[in-house]
Amino acid sequence: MLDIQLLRRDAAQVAERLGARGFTFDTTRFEALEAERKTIQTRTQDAQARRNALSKQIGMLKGKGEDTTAVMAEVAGLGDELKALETRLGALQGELDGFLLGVPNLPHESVAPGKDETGNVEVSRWGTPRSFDFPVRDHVDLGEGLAQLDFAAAVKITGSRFVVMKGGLARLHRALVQFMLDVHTREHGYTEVYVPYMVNAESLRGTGQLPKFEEDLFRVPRTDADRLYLIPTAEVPVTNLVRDEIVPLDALPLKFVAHTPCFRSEAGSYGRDTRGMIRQHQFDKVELVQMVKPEESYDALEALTAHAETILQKLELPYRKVLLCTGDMGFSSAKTYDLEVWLPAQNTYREISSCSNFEAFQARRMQARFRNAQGKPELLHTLNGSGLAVGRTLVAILENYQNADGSVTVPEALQPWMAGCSCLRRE
RNA sequence: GGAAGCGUGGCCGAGUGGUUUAAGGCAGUGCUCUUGAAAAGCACCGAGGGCUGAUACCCCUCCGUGAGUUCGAAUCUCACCGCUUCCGCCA
Repeated sequence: MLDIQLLRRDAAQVAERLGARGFTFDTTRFEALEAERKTIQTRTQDAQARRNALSKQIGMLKGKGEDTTAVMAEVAGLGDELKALETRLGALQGELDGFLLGVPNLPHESVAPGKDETGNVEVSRWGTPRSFDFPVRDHVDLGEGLAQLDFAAAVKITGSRFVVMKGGLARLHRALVQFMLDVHTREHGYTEVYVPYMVNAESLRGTGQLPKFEEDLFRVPRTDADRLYLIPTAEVPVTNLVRDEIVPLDALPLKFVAHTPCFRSEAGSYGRDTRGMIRQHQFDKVELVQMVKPEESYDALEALTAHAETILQKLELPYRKVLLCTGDMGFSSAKTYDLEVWLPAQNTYREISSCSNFEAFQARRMQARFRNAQGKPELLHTLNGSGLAVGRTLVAILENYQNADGSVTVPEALQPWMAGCSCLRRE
């Protein structure tokens, strides 16, 4: 959510900056709502003050045993008026809230303007894509060739966009999780957390998935009133740890890492990446989350992105780092770097991590604050990034480490978690 | 799933319809005293919003959440949520 003070001061400038990310901010509607809110709120509060004063007077008179009929008559007409005003104010504030919850974050000044992913800017490349002296296979052929990846089984037991892994490949998947968690906790100072895989609507509103993107989520119906949702990313439960909290200054920065499955409906991506593990309804991810002081959040974004890069470097997977342009960023983000790993079979780089600074956008929705040096509550800045998407990392390893005979070499960095297995072969 | 009880500020805890502007204590902050510390004393000490040039004053809202009764609700009514204890079931 944007700072309403900023909108009141200069809605036109905000509208212009939002225009850069392809969002049309309805200045007229906002200003009309605000003007009415101001009038009604003033009138409501005046009426409340009058009622409070008169009621207090009745109490005092009764205490002294005096007659109250005159004051009672005066306050009599106030009840209906007040009720009408309060109802109207509530409706207006609800409307204004709904309006503001649908407005995306402002892009940071360092973000290049652009319409879509073609406007993104490559920042750096690491590693050199390997050249193969045999025909390159994709991860589906490799995994099925090893008899360790089974899409047909997943279709049978669940449906499309799920997968079953077996044997060494399943173990490699688990090894990746352990490896990533160990690197981030031991070398990067993150605290490991285990969190629920289902969350309530308030948590999703806090990080920005609701109310706008409900169709991307899997809903778990209970009663109508309190439905739960499967998490689309650990960002949701982990960031919401600080919702409605005031964190002491000396506890900052907070750095959490969590491994969870993620569930996405992929509505609107029919036909995209239908083959293989690239786009699944269920995938595992190791997520990095930070809550920091505002003045430190852009340094924190660089550091967090570097933490994710470390994983790719240790696995010796070639990748590039891309700064998303204004038109390609997520709803809540002020600045986002994507890390894209090299996939030989697709002969291209594919997203494997997305690292974002949300500034105070999520914190304002969550009322997530810290006590500043002056002792006053102040909104935190929140960040997160994948460190990394486990399924896609597995894909990258299969394709980059494949051998001519269809076997796959296990990257050296993972071998401590592989119980002596250094190569995946058909058993 | 059944039964009973309980949700008040960072924490403990008083308050069962009106001088409550939520008592008192603990913790915290500042000051006095002191060579220093401790102790003692004094003062300050919740959050959100409105208004405003203002982090000043003033006003509104908040006692788990939401509705209701009333001129007036922490207090009464209803629903929901959560916690505790007992029983049942269970990894």
